Amino acid sequence: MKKSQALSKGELEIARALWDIGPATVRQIYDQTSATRDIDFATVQTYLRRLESKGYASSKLAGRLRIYSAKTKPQAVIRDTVADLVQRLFGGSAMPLVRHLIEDGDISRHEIAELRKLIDDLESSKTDDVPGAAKVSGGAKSPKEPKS
Amino acid sequence: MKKSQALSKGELEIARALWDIGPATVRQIYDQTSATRDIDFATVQTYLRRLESKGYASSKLAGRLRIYSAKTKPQAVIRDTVADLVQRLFGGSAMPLVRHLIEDGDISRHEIAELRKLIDDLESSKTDDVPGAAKVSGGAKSPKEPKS
DNA sequence: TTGCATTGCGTACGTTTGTACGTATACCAT
DNA sequence: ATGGTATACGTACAAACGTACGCAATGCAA
Repeated sequence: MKKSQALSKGELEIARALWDIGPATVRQIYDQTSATRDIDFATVQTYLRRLESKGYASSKLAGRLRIYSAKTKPQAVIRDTVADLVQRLFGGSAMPLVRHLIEDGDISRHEIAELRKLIDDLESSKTDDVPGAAKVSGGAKSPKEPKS
Repeated sequence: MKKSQALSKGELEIARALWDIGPATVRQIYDQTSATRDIDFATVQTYLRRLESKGYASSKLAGRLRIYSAKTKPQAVIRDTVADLVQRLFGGSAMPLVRHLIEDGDISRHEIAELRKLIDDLESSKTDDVPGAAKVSGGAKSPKEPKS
């Protein structure tokens, strides 16, 4: 199995834009990205090309415009990226990162509620690990289910 | 103020080892790190040198051995590193990352309790944001600048 | 004392990353 | 038709990265 090449920080940024707006031209990605940070059109083009050559995007010409589409789901890339970070920074435990995020004061009051619910679901899924009974609440979270 | 150079993934790994075991020789860092992943002694040496040249570590000779010490606190580096990731991957919101971590099933049952407590503290600190009453639980979080 | 192992230190080298230029071409408004 | 504008595409290039070699000096065991 080939170890799919990891995305660089810059590539991640462009990938995110691509996930956000779906299949898009270079200009669309450029507009989206340049709103946040200073970047050249040609640079975006290069990133998209590299994204494609690494297998994270595909493209086709529509007339004279090239349309890029994401080929991987954000979840997968995010998972790998975060896992790598967690590995290097915390030896593989996710908890220290969670702790950091919560303690670092970036969670709004409103989000606390969601967080609490998330934890409730998590707890019940850990407690009730008898398969068969699917919960209706929101997203059914299967821990290791080979999807796609 | 100079924008301190960011650490690469490899450098982060070595920095972590240095934080873990405190002032240490190359070999100590090497032993610690090579237990987890394949790496050459000389590579560790190079990383430590680079860490020092970037200002994240200092060193002195003790006899014929060079002792490296971390010069920055892990919190600061972690904060910057994670902030950068969150920026690129989620446009700056921490919540999606927290959500990911929780939903990705890397939190043990035991950690759930801690998490809940963390949230409780967070909530009370948000609700009661009138200064003056210091909480005993660990650490006043300094709120960051209100980014957009 | 003679090696052998260990470490410091300088140096190297192929890749990847970040950033962009230049040119040919296709499109649009005049 | 003509010129300006946008885009594709090939190419570039310095810096950072990951990884390590080689030599000199020092310490240790036989």
